[in-house]
Amino acid sequence: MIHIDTIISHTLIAAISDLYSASIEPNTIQIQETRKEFVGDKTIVVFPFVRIAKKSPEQTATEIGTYLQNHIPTIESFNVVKGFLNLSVSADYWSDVLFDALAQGEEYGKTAVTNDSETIMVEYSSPNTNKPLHLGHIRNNVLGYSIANILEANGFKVIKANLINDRGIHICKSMLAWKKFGNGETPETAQLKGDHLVGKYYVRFDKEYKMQIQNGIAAGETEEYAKEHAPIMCQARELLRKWEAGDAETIELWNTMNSWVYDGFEQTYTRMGVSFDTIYYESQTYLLGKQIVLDGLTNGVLYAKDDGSIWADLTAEGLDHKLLLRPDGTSVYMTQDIGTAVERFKEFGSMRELVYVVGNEQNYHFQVLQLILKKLGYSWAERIYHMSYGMVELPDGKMKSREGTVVDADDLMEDMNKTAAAISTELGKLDGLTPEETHSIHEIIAQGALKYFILKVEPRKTMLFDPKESIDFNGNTGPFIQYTHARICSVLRKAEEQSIAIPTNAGSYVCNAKEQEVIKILARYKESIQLASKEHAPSHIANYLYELVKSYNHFYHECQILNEQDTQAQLFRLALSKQIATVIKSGMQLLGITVPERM
RNA sequence: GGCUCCGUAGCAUAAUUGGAUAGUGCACCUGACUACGGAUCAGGAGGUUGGGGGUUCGAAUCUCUCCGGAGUCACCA
Repeated sequence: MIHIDTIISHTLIAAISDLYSASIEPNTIQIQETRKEFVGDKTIVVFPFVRIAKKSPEQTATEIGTYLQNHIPTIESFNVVKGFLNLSVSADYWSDVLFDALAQGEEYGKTAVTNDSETIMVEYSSPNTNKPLHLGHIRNNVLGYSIANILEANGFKVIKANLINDRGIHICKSMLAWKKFGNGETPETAQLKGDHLVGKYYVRFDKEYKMQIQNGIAAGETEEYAKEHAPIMCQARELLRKWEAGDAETIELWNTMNSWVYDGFEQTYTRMGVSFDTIYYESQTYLLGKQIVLDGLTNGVLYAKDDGSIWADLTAEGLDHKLLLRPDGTSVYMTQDIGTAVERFKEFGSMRELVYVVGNEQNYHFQVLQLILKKLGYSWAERIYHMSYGMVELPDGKMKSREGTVVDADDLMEDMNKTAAAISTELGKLDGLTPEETHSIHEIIAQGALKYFILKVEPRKTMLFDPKESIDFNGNTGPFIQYTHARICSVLRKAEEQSIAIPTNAGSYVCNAKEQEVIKILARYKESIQLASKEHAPSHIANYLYELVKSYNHFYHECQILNEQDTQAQLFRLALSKQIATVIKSGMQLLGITVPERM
């Protein structure tokens, strides 16, 4: 069916033409939802047209309103407040919206992916392999997974990629500490998840390192010297050199410890419900980009210093000089990122976008990356997008791994589960289910609370996480939305028991104001997906769902469904309830959140 | 110091991208259940949108300038 906004928009252009003999650009038309305190459904802002009409805003609005009412059957009436033209749409239109949506089911609001769809790669998660995941990674994973779903719902082919940083000095630190202090410990013997075990030795390294620095300073060294020459740090560097030289024993240990970490990550990812289509390893990509840089030097885009190092001069763009190859010819992180970006666009030629879900501490890095790619002449440089998100802070400040103030991802998920179980048990709604079913529902609620809490905030913003108070189960929360879904399911189950079939049209029923309110929000689902997609912000979906659910709950409280004596009304409300449940499920799925049928 | 981002009620957040009297949740008061599921609903109180100037019919939104916070300016990733 044709969207009412489209009809209004077209008719408005005709109106301006007929009334004032002028043509207007479609983008000057502003159609918005009429605010609650005024009568009407749709509002046109007429200020942009008063100059054309050469009349007062009120008079212009009245003339346009009259025209629209005469030309659009579904517009029943209008009123004018200052420069705002409020249009009232007929109940039939809203009924049509509902049943049109119902017919589309779970596809409602989404744009189908076809063979012709453009491809977008979303890189997210990208962990280091020297320590377990924490709350900051949860924000990354949840955002990345969600935006991938949202882009897909908006009609793009999406490739979810994970670039695992499996090499470098950090993993050598863990390896070295394990060799020195580990006594052959394994995840099995230690009864510890692999990533936590490796993390334990990373911490152990740091402890030893700090001690050696103190010793050095006590022996009269400067702090800088002590840091640089601490024996354990020198050994770690030596281990990295061995790794780069392909030393068999080192490689073997590296493989072993990384595999422990992957087992651990796998469990965490599974519990979080995130997944990837492709996994890259830095050990296989870190040499990429070198040739491109050398070519850039030949072309004169880059320059070399006397010591042989190669640089990009970005001062003309207001930035700094950036090193791309060290004097010894080895790469830095930026070099590799240039190389992988080039590879990816080579592999998926017509990619519309390459999205990097990475924290805002790397804003500068991505700015530089894009600029260098542009200078190197890659036309697609414009299409890399840094989906930058803010840090997660705790009530007493930033999370610092060294100070032990990080919130561990596995611990947090377990805590959330316990909280959900405690609340659920108290309410006793799950009595009669098997322990497995009960546990599964607790987990759904726990995950829903955590993910929604993170996703409802705009990604760019720094967010505060209060372990004690922040994760609510009331108000604007995941469980609140899940609850509404479960409640509707309960009603639908009862309807089915009574053999009441969901209708496919409204019959002669004219829907009331409460029902229309809900349908109006239902009608905005698609634009909510589009906005979230365009702005790379799942928060729009979260806030949309909250609004939808609030409105439905209001309706639910005001109107009887199964107990309604008027059969027409009963059927209509069942259809409405069913579609709202569908959109809740569909929208939550975009956030990576599952919804239970009871809770 | 340079660049980037943020600042909305005690706390946490929204505002259809320049539109109407800035919404909402927690917490705090007051109401609604022998229940189509109360993890709900209705009402109350709480704001100079960090301060000040500018742009215009109209600014939380754009601009300038201060103030406060974060990040970054590595031959780390």
